[in-house]
Amino acid sequence: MSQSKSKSGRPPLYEDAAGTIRTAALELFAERGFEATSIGDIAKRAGVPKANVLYYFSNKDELWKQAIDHHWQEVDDFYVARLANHPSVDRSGLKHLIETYLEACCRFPPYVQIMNMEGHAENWRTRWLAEKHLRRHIEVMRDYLSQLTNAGVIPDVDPVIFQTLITGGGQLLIGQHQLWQDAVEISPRDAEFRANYVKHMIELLTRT
Amino acid sequence: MSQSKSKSGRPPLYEDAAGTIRTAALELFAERGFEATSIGDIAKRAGVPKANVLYYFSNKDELWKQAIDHHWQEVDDFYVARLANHPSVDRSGLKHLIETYLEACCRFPPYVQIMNMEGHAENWRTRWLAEKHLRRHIEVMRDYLSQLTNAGVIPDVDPVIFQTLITGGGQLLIGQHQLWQDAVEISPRDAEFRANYVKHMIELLTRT
DNA sequence: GTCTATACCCAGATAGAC
DNA sequence: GTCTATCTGGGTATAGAC
Repeated sequence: MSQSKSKSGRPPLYEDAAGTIRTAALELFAERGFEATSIGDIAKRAGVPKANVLYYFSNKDELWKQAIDHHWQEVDDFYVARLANHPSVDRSGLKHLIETYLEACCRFPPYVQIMNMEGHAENWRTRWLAEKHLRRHIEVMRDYLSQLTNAGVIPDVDPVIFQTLITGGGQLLIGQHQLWQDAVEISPRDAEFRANYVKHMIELLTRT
Repeated sequence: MSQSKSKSGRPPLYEDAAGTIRTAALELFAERGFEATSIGDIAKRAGVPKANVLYYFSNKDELWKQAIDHHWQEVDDFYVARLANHPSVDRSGLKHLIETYLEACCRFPPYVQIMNMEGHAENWRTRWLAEKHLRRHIEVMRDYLSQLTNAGVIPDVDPVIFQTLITGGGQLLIGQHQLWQDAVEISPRDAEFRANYVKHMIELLTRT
């Protein structure tokens, strides 16, 4: 897995070659999609020869999975840590949840982009993503929204509706930011736009 | 463009070969993305030899554009016709708008899938889609939402917020239906689910 | 209009020198 | 661990027979 402890006396030529390759791969997979990204492109962006990519990762599928795993772990760390900081079941907790989700989408664009690109097709990547990562994320948010409903903070409707509103808006803004910017010149990734978005969203969801 | 009037005496072997190819291309572009779809795959699905695809469409880029153009025209016909049937500026008009949008996403999955796959990248397809088609769609809905705001049907917040909620939810449900189904076994394309979704959405947006 | 054959390029993956 | 060269398959696009 790691090349940091070389068995020979020579030090490695690259600092964390596997990590550099994995990062380059993630960016390209997210920008262009799995099929449109070649191992050669990844090697070029990482600054290593093509063969080294397949030295560290046995094949392209494996590289995809490891790149996703690592990135989802980063999202988890951010998301869970932020939510744990503010677990109150009230209006400010909801605000915090929405802000945190949007912030996560913004900080980790591949999180959204990959789901957008893979989410509608029936293939091994979609199945793998759903079972290994998405299910957990959905359940965490759903449980919290149920608590909010029980506490009377939000109306008593199926939590999946709320979830769709919260995640759908964020994913649209981030996942299609280029399209919307080209079309009507709004900047969904802009912090001011986002703050305004959250403010109005809370007002809509918590009015009684 | 059309091969129906052959200059030779022989009748054409295929009924509307260009249309069949265009339809096959649209489906595959929407399912797999532009790069992952080969001309050979398109030819196979359309049931014609590979070379015929490039006889009717000068190259792959051109085929993509014509497939998108034709499909967006179909969406337009459905969407505009439905909205024109019920132009009232009140709560029932809003319900009709949301229902119509969701119904359109459901009937024309490529509409959503293509935007999801192309929406975040900076390339000729995204620019072309934004300028030629999306801008118009956004403006139509935005104008109507402004009217609803002026009439006091919905709260006075930036129309783009509402638009994001309405289109974001629909696009998430349709664009990532496979992922969500694999993860938590919901069926966003199911009519019952959709009716429930619209009902709660209206309640949330129009409460005062 | 239809179709086979093919030119030409680039992909993923491997072999083996260093 | 690193890297060049290469194998093999599949891609877009074209030529030209029918």
